[in-house]
Amino acid sequence: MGPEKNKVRKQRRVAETPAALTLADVARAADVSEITVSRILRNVGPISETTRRRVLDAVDQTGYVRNQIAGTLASATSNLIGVVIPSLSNIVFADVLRGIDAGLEPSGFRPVVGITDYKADAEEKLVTSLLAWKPAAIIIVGFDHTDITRRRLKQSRIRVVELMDIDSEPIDLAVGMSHRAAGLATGRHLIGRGYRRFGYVGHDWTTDRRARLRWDGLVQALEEAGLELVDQRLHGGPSSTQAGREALATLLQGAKHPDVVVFSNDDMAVGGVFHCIAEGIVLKRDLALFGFNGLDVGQALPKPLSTVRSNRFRIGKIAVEQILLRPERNGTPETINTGFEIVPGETA
Amino acid sequence: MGPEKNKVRKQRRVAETPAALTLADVARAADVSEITVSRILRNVGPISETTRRRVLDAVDQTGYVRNQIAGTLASATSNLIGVVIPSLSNIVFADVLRGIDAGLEPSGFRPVVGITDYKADAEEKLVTSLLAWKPAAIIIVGFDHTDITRRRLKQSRIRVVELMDIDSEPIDLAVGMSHRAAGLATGRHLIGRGYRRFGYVGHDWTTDRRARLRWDGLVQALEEAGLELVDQRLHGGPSSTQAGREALATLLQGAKHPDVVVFSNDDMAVGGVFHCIAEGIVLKRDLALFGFNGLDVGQALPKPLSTVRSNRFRIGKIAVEQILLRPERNGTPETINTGFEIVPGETA
DNA sequence: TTCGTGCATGACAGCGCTGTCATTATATGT
DNA sequence: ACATATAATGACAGCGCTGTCATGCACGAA
Repeated sequence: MGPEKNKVRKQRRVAETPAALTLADVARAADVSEITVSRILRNVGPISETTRRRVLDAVDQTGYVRNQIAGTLASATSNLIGVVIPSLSNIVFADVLRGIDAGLEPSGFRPVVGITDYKADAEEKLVTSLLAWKPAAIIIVGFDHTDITRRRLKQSRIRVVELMDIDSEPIDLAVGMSHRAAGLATGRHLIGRGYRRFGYVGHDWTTDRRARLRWDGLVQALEEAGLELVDQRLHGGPSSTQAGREALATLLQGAKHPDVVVFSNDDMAVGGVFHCIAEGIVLKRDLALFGFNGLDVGQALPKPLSTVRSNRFRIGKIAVEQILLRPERNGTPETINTGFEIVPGETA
Repeated sequence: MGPEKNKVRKQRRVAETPAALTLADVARAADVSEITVSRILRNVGPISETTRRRVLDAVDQTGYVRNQIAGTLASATSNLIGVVIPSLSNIVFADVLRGIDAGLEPSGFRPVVGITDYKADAEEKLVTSLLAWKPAAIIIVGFDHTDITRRRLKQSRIRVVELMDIDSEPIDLAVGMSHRAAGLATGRHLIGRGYRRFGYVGHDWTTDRRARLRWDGLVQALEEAGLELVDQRLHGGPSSTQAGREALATLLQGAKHPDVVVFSNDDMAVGGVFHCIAEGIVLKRDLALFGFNGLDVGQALPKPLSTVRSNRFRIGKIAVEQILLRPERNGTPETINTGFEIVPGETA
């Protein structure tokens, strides 16, 4: 007969529809205790092959689906990862999210995402609401948090990974590249290729601190060579192909005649390329263009865009791998540099 | 003195670090019962203004963060939404996810996402693992599910929204557009503009059923006019700008000389535009190109791409709004058509 | 005064699972 | 044969919250 459960369910709160399946139902069906089913589903403890099979059959037949909510509460260890990104309009963050998902894939962890739209107060609310799900870790883009956000993250005692950027001190772990160094490398590379009259076309710095850091690096490289930007245009909104196109057009209307224009990123630079094509400006001969990110679209252009490859996918993946490797926070903040590469291309 | 709690914590399982804050801690600090704090944080029931303020102060001072896991378990109503998409490499799905997030924004719900990589078995595992979080609803792209996936979703009794496509019978709710109709409209539009020699450049149909549906519609339009495709090329992998560029190149090497080429989507079409620019083929005069999706990059091209606008963002947003509007599944499957618009552009 | 009536608050049990500590059967060494 | 280790299973309480029902109290009508 087996161990008959006499722990009868104490009358349901509501007279529900078919009453969701629980571990107890499976246990009854397989004639074992709940805990045995639980252990089998989690692959812990010693279980005989016969009961394992019997229980798994029962699971299949009943169509039982684990309740991670209850499991997480009982074990105080969650399989959720909070992910905070500024936007999804920019493929860059979609790439990061891809990397995160790819890294998570074999682990059974799931990302819970939130989008801040580049707003610090939205980020603050988001972080709070994500922490309420007791995630195993929080992955967040950048270092630009409000004090409250930073305090909450610090106090949470879970792992916190700040992505993309490594030019500041992280709360726990930073994974990314130095944007200042990328700007510097860009400048030196282009100076080495003989360019002297540098123009710059960018987008809103207040929301994209990393673009600003690259600009800093670029300007520093120019200074090293006794040069300075001959002209620049800053588009007030987020980066886009259209904005890049228009901004280059106005830049070229000026009297400064740059021989190379560095863009805040590839989206903007591709717009610049389109402008040149439309105006019959021959790239590299008449004007050189340089981007940042190494997006596919830039590499598929008639002439592949000269740019810097930022390894977004890898950044997301490594962030996750680090979390899985060391699920506990470890006192001292750490930084992982995923580097970047100059992509010579044919536009500069 | 207030109601002293004598329900002393029954010795913690482990001698933990600072012991996470609970409702009880806040309750003690504010000298009220746990349930009162709970009610205040959830904005339910009548609460006097004085206690509300006192409790909220206590929350601030202690830095208490709600435990949604426990709350969800106790109330059996979750604030999570499962989201299943095939890919994030394609901006199209990022747009959908943006729409979902935007629709969720005011509600406190959070999306838990999973990426299938266009694999049905990955989708099956994902759906199971998402259901384990007892989400309020599942949003999933397309109708191509395994039988098991479909059964699980049906049995879950939560709301299930299938996105993008409305050319099949949904499990619960479908939000999207008819891709067959879009193909048909494309064909009729181009025939109306005088084109007769149609070429087609596409990508892998086995993973993208919607592209196939558009092709069907296009061919049907041609049949109506007594025409047929003069030539086509199918790239074996996922759509990409590079693939579109290469596929158009080989198509044009053939002897069929189309006067218009319809692409499976904008990514592919943009590649086609790049090929034409590189080869000095004047768009529309020498060859017309037509895409699908209405991506920004296509509209920023030297000549804006002729295409069809699919309202991805809106699809995601409406899906969420429907869920919030009617959180309970309602027997009969339903379909919401978000439509599409021909974007004339300058390439066809 | 007495009795509703509505507001504000609290006690209590239980959501479905898992950590911990038994308990029982089976194998091993001497 | 006996003690001892090991494998397999189970009982029980509790994770932190919320639904339900009860209670205390002020206030106006009768």
